[in-house]
Amino acid sequence: MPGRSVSRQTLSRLPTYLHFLRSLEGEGRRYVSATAVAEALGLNDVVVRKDLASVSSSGRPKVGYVRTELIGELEHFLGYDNTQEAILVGAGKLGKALLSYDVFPQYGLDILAGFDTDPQVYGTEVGGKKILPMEKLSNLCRRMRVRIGIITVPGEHAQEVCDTLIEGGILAVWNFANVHLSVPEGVLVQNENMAVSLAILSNHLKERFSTK
Amino acid sequence: MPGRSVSRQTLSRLPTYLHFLRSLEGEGRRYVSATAVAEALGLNDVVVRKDLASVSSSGRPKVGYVRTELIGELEHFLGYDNTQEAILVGAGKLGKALLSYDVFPQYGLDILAGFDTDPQVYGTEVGGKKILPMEKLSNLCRRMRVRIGIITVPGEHAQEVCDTLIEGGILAVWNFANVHLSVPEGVLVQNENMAVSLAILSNHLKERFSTK
DNA sequence: TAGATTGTTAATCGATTAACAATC
DNA sequence: TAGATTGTTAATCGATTAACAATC
Repeated sequence: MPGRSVSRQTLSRLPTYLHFLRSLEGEGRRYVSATAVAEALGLNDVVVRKDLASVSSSGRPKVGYVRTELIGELEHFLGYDNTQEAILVGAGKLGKALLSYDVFPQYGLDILAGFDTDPQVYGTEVGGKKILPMEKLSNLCRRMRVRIGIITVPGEHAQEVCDTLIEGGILAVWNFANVHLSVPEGVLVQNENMAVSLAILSNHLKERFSTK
Repeated sequence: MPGRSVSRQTLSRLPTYLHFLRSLEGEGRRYVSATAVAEALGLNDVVVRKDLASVSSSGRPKVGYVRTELIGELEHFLGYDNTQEAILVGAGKLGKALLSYDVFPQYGLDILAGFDTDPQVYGTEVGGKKILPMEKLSNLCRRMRVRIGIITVPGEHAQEVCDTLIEGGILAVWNFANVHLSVPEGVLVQNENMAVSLAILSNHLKERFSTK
């Protein structure tokens, strides 16, 4: 049954499965089992089996899944065949890097334009995308029915930018600023918080050295 | 008791608390309660109280925590006062953006140098950091006792780079490539996987539109 | 003292893992 | 048929939430 709900944990493993299945290209094997995927990725096989079952029902006992078919089902589930438009706010270094990150289209993401407050950068292009003044944001969002907003401004302006995005009808925010954003019910904030990753890395090292 | 173990979930919330506490600067209030923090960040207050208790024991009933004291304890726990050296491999767009990301020092991370396979970029500087040939990696790691390796190479080379890093004595890998990395026991891989974030964003939009 | 807040102990919830039946 | 694999049902584990006692 399509549209069924999938846990965040499962969701975060799916792209990894997809990538692994694609990497098997050229090995000439038609079938692949959940067990094999689990083994390769260092995961429990029941987890993988459950995850795959939530995306596909083409698995057959003793055989496994037809590799290409499963790839298709994962791509479809992840929306790679249904491109979503996005806009990006904050054309600093990180923003520019994301604007010219050429693999997003493969993941079903199309950044239409960048926005900034610095008149110096208005009209310039980064990665083939125009940088526009903030004033044009709301209008463009509504006209193009953009659903995803990417925030790459300094932390102190992130909430303000977020509010503007939501005013423009944005329903999902990809937040690269290291701040908590308050949003109305129904809007998703996905934080790409480097401070969090650093905390986990640093804690690992601390533990490593305190225990041995 | 210092050095006690903290869950990954708790760990990921700590930087957010710290950031919020700092943002209270200038409000002139000496004390802050877990309840207030929870309210501001949209979290359950018991979660916050437990998290803070794992980092500090200076909380006092009826009063809460001395704001500046708690900030200090969080900074210390997160290792912001104990800089870790790191090296980065892959001086593409993302790699360069990270090399010149000037807030890392505040988070206790110091990127010593970048590495790449392209002779064109050897010797150039990005964000004040030299780009060196891969051959020099192992040696530099060992000599400087570098513990953190940052991978910003294309997926197909990530595992290979990871192996080289580990050979150089790296204990924690910050992986920006969208691939699974196999590492020996005791080495941590922290994935900054954009494909995962995109999957979560896209799924949210899908659910939004199927339910209403 | 009364009330706010901390911190702890027990209950709930959700995800992972284990055991097992179904099937090609 | 036997064995590998799927998918389901039950058990375990860990994190969150709820209830409550301690305290300033």
